[in-house]
Amino acid sequence: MITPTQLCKCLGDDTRLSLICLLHGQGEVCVCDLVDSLQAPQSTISRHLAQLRQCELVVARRQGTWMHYQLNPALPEWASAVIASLVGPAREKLNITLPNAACCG
Amino acid sequence: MITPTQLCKCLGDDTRLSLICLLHGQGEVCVCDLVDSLQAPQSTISRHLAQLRQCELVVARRQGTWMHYQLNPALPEWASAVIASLVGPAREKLNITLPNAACCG
DNA sequence: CTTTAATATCCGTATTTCCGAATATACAGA
DNA sequence: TCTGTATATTCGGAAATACGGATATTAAAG
Repeated sequence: MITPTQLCKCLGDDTRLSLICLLHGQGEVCVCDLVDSLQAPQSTISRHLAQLRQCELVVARRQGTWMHYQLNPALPEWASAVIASLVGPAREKLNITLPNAACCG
Repeated sequence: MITPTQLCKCLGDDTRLSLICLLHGQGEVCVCDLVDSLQAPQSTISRHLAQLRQCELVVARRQGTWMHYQLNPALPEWASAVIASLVGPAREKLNITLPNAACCG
């Protein structure tokens, strides 16, 4: 179970916070769309996604070669509350535009 | 003005999160009580307090040789909300016991 | 079984962060 | 002005983190 300090550490990085913003309220999103949205090297995105998985902030589902990520729906309440409070201002600050399912149906 | 990423970075450290927990809902607390509560070297506490001040998460007031810290009462709403969501579980996890004004009236 | 596409992991390097002893500063009282 | 107390800052080194190119893995398609 994630601790408050761990949660903050996870969210205390522009790339990871951006990923959380992209996933929040979105159901599943494909990795290619995340890479596309953030314009960062694929290995960077993948590494940060792995970290978010490790903390159980997100869960992944494989569909063929694609991976679909979403926020872990079983997050503790306090963690969901933290994320919910952050997403608005973070989207503004980090200039997050939601992906429109470019690569996979 | 603090950004979401900066806030999370600030809170993503056991010492700093503990300090925030000690201050939350407490009005002013003297540095000596904070050092006492956390049983860490004074320079460590002071350094982290400086960082929290720099991000404007806390404000300080000098009274003679003593410094009194409190949460910045003018935090943006989203930041207050994040902190409010964290304090409960953080207190539990970090075993924070509130100081009872040991050193200064 | 080979190729191709999507994603993950590895690895060396660069950067950041944390630590605590030592030192500096600010103030009150004698 | 000198002394002691409270707090802040400095500094060098250790540890953690981030980066991205190269490579590995997984799976679908031919």
